[in-house]
Amino acid sequence: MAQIQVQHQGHVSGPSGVAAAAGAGGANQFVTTSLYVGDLDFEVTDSQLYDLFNNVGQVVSVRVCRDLSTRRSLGYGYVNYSNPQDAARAMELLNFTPLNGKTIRVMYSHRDPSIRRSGSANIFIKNLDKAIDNKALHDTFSSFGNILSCKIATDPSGQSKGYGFVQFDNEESAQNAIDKLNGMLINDKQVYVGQFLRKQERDSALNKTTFNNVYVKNLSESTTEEDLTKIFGEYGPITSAAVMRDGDGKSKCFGFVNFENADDAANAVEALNGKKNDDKELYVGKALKKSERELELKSRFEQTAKEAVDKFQGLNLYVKNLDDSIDDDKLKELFSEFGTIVSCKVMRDPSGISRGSGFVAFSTSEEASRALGEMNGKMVVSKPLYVALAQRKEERRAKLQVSYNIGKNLLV
DNA sequence: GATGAGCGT
Repeated sequence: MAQIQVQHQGHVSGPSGVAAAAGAGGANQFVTTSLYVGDLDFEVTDSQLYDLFNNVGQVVSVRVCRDLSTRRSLGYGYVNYSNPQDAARAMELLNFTPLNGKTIRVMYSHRDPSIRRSGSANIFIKNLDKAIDNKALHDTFSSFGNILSCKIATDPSGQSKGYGFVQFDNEESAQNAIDKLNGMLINDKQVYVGQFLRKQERDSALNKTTFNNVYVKNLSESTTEEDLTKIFGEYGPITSAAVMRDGDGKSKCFGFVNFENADDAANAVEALNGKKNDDKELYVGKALKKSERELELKSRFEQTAKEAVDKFQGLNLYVKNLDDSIDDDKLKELFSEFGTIVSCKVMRDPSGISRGSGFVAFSTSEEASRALGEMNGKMVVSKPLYVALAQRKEERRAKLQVSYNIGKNLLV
């Protein structure tokens, strides 16, 4: 059992679970009597659920949810009580009870997924001792308010991964828990407690981090360090300004300006990015570290490569079984009667010998498909041509893999 | 070091 030794002052109690879950007007009376039971072992049955939950109150109905066709358990179910008091008591007493050796999680049933998805009032905890389980986590955080859901991340064997999540029913409780528990010791480990952020949100939060160094490009060749200092100095004190130059001292038309204060750097970017300087539109932004810049270049390169392939989709023909005497020009000649040829290439090995295949791209997909229809199987010099729409590399690899697997299955 | 998945008759 985990030993919690958190010392936080000012015990904060949230609204009672029942009242909070019921909502003010009790518009949905079932909210308070219907429980969701998750993390069920797949062998758990309706009657097991009934037996367990009927111990603590009068159960009206239970159900383990199952896949319609396979009848396999989906690992969650519902328990409905006749009154809210019993439901609340069941939550209190049965949450994190083991059933078939697996700890169940009990929550009020929220059929509307919007709260779950919103991620509001949701906090993330890391550097947790591996001995801390769902229940210990719940006990630690329940003093800050009403918990909707609470879970330690585990590996497939059930071992804690040392981090977890607690979602409260209101932001104030979540903020309070963060304020009081972040950096505290639990089982002698200093935990981090913060707002839960999705990966995307985390990345953009990271990108917003402050910076002092500003990158500027699209300078005119005559722009000097002094000019930069004058232009950027409007926004605050500058510690350095540099125009990058080649070996002959000729400007590479980009440079860096370092500000004393990050706020000034941000203001300069805001004000100067896109502004005209000597008839050229400046790009002004946060200066990236080398690794960051390489990452960005790489992803941009991959993006344009993909776009280039997409652009040819339906326009590019793959041709094989070409006679060795066919070169780029002859290939173009063969296909030119069907339309405008944008590009045309016979593939060759490093020594220049034709591989007997090539690509012909047309300006419209109509031209390409007509050429395909007319030229596929046509005798050229000594052999019948094979013509098909060119496939993307990954696409072709995937298909080859499939046919290889089918072939393998046939052999077995 | 780490930032989720789950809601029926």
